[in-house]
Amino acid sequence: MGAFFMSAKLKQAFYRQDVLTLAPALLGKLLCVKMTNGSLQKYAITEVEAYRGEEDLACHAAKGKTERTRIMYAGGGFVYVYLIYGMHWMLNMVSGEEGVPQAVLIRGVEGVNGPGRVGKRMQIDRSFYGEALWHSQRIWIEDAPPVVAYQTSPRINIAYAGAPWVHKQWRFFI
DNA sequence: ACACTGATGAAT
DNA sequence: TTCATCAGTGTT
Repeated sequence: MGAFFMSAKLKQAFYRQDVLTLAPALLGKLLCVKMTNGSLQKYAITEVEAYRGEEDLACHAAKGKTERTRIMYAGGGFVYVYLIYGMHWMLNMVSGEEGVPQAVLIRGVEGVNGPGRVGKRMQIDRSFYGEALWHSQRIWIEDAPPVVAYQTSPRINIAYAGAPWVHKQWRFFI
């Protein structure tokens, strides 16, 4: 076996890291989704945001465990999707240990900026809710060398959360 | 600056 | 069962 990088599906244990560790670790990794026509899309992740626990007032789980947020409590490795503004499907990866609601929002991939556009490009819809990333046949993430040079900023459009959450540098991008 | 769009959770 | 709100995008 040579020294070249073997493409491999990320395992459940990888997603079980704390969201503040996992979010930047997902930069550069390959988001892979099977299209309805059978083709496979692979895009490097370029922009993410971390949503961390019930105490984080910007996180949907701040309202507790509901039918919508229940998957965030299931432990890292599941897909969390939701429809926003009646139009755009947001793609998230659940992170952390079971019982601790956390998720990483995929805000951008190579050549596709904006979480709504990512959802559209990847044909994300309600049916992806709860998909297990480590063994799904239609959505997963493949490993790639870590990105060491990335930037951070406050999260986008969460002013309603107020301090200190609105100031957290929990947006990570290349 | 604003229309679009509908699921969601809180208030009635 | 009504109501305000929303982790956004495209057009004016």
